[in-house]
Amino acid sequence: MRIQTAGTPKVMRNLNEFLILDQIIGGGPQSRADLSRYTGLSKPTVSSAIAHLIERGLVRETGRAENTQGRKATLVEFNPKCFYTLGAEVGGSGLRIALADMGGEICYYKQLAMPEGGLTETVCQDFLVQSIEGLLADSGISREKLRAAAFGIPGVVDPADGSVSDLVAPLRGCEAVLARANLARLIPVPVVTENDVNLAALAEYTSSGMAASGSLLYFSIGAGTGGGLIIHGEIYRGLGGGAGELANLMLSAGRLEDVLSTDGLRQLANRMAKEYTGAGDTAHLLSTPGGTAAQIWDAVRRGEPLALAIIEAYCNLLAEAVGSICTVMAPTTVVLGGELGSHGDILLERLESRLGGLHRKPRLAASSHGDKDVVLGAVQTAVQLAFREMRA
Amino acid sequence: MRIQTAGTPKVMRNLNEFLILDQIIGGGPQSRADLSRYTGLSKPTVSSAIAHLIERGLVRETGRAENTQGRKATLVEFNPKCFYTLGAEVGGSGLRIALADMGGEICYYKQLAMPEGGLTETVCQDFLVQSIEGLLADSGISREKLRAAAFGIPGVVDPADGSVSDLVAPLRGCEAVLARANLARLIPVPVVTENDVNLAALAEYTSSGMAASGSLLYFSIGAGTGGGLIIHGEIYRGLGGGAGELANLMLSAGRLEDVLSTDGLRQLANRMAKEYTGAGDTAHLLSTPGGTAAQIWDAVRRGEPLALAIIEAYCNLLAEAVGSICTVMAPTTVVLGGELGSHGDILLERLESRLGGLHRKPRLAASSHGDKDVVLGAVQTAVQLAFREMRA
DNA sequence: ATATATAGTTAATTAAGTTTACTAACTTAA
DNA sequence: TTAAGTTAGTAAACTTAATTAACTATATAT
Repeated sequence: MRIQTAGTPKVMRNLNEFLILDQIIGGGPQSRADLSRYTGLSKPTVSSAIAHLIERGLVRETGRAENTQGRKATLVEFNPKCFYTLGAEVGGSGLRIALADMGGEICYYKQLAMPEGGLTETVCQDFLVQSIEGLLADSGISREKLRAAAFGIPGVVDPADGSVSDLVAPLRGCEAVLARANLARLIPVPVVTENDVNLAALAEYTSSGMAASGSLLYFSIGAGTGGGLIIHGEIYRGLGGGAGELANLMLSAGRLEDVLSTDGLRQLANRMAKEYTGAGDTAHLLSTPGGTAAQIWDAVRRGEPLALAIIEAYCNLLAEAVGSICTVMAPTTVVLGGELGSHGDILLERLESRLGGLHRKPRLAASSHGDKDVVLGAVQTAVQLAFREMRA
Repeated sequence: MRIQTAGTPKVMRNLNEFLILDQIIGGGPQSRADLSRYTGLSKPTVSSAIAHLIERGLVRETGRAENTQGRKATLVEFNPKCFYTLGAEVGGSGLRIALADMGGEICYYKQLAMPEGGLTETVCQDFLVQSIEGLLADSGISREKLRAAAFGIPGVVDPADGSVSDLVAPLRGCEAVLARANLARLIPVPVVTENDVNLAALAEYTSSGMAASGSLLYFSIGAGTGGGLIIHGEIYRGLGGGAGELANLMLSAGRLEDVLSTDGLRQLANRMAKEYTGAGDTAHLLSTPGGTAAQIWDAVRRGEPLALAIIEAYCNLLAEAVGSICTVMAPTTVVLGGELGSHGDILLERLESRLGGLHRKPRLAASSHGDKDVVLGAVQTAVQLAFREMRA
């Protein structure tokens, strides 16, 4: 148990209140007597703390226990609706925003396309503000009840000051709008900005329910590639936010992002289709450079030989990448996200079998929340922030 | 400020005492008035805490300040000799043990060759016990003053229970002896066991004085290769202790350990010497398989062309390895250790120039403590452990 | 009905903080 | 030399929030 602040009686009282609150949140509805046993605090102290927590609205009585003997206990439970938080994903093509309660449950959610045409600073800012205002109005949640916000940003975020750089192309120029300082001015509650893939990784880490000693790599592959790392239970960013920026990793077939992105898959498909001498209708797999790689996955599910061969080749490359990363990092879990995450049914077992040679084989999984990963991570971060503000 | 335990008055008092102690350790000799200002605690509270710390022997008065005005302050300072700790490196060929004070300063140090012949369990255990007994006797430090011990082990250590596996060849069979539970029975103080390279990484991390947000990779290359990672200020072990086990990383020229170990360097030298058509006395570089690679470094320092060419080729491989690792991990600092660390004068600038293409270029350094890295890391870990025990 | 067990409150005590006011000791300058 | 001003450290009174012990309230079992 470390401390940074001086321990005054008031601080101690606050500490004990949150010790009790944590126990209630973690252990569900409990009686005062239970809480006294679990925390080691005396019954009067627990009662007094509960009274204050009820007064603050964080906790409420919720019926009685069915004991075998003795007086029935009054149970108290966490009131997740005491406050709300905002979690958002500012994507290159779309905005997702969610209002969640303090239990992390999303109460109101909206997905919006970004404004067409040139995304200037003012357009971007106005769009953000109006979207958030709109969601708040729809939900009927009062401003005072909103306590924190977190934004997932497709770019590099400086953890020190929340400033933003290296945004994806469609958002370029909006760095100043998405900086933490600016967002906090607009909303105005405590705000964090964080790289989108890092938030996705956090969401998967939490929902996996793994121990704090475990680590997780979120490997996002779509139009581009990215990685998010959770180590010691928190986001590991690395020098200049570069941890998990896997795009530049060299594989035997070339640069990771060139080889494994949807564009890389398309090129691989084109090459293999040209070499393919067997019969059958394979022309539709030769998608044009501007097209998508979606047909390949459909073809695999239909069992077409060429598509299967392409995917086998692709998985060789994917396994090489994951293998290298695991040799360096040894994550407990690797989660596939982005475009790829949605094809876990095809990829996971192929990848699994190819990683047999690895000394420490991680648990493999596909993203369990799909394209909502980032928003969920943002919500979770916002909830954490709101709690931290209350504790302080 | 988090808390796991209930906040009783006694706990609060202890917390405040250690808050003050930390400030004294971090800030050097200070007056009670200074401490009151820095910690935010009132002067009477500080005075009372200091009285208790002096009574416990952790702190002592140390003269008076030279103020410009007013009454001269009595300074108090940390007394590092209040307790002692043991740090050890159990190597394949030798044992290093150190007795250090609570300031981490090594007071007594001994380096011993492991017993010749078959290293059975009993031989290993007796040797350990006698070595430690001997050092304690030499130092004249009483058993009661010894408060913790840490052992660096060349193998995989399970952080959960401190058990040991995959020991290097010479120590194989001594797993049970080096397990934490057994060592704690022998000494008997709180004991930690930890992988040796991880401890070396910790030693470098601490002595570099970097911020907690920084991360460090200790890249040890000798007869074998190993890596230690410090992330969020603590050792990151990864799944099954596999983080930083770089040996199996595939480079363009083959498996990392095969290519970069002293043996790999020797093979590279042999290959290049055979191809070498130039004149000059190069025969001595063709060392026999049982020899060492040491001649190459000497030859480089003498400026011999073949040796220089070999090192250039070797650095290409080294840069490929470090580059891959940095792309995944983005450590703030990379430290070269083991055999290689001692040739930083030759390697560092060559490596530096080859990493120019890297997006996030880490600080490069050679091990600053050489072959004492592990013992220093062990001492530091033991000191931390001793403090943790006192706080609890 | 009575005994026993459990939940939660009240009252007295204790620990450790704070503030306020003091004494002690030192420097500067009339 | 003496008075004024400044800083260090202590003493006393007060405040907060913990504890224990005793009590009340409410349940089940015999």
